[in-house]
Amino acid sequence: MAHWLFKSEPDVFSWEMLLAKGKTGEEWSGIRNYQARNNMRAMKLGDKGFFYYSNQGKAIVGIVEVCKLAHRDSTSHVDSWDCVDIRAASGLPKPVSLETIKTDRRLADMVLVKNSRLSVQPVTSEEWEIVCALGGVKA
DNA sequence: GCCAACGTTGGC
DNA sequence: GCCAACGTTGGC
Repeated sequence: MAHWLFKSEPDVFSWEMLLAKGKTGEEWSGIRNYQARNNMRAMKLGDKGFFYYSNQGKAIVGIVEVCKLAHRDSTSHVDSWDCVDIRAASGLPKPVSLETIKTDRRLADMVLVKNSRLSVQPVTSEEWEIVCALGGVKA
């Protein structure tokens, strides 16, 4: 199973809002970046991802699950933009801050550190396990 | 609020 | 196809 990271600004779309969407989840629309889109196209049902707060919060606060494969982004007027749907899987007992990630040498190669602007990122299984451990959940 | 990093656009 | 100009993102 592949692992991912989804960024969201908490005042735009928060973890609580995703939780409120329940099992149906949320269409992760509005992504207008080819790399991010290609990452979503590569996702499989059941793939897990981190839910990261950018700008405000700057921490991984939860774990999400891909619940619908990539499809046409309903908010796009052109057919070049696709997105998946995601739903909340579990919250992190201990949110893992960007500061923590940056100071952990094992996480120095995370895309979040190397290319912080990419809004949908791949996460290696090693990174996944380390962050899960830091966050107080089983990988 | 600033600015570095990155992606996109458009003129040539 | 190159690259300067511009816009956006996101950490600080």
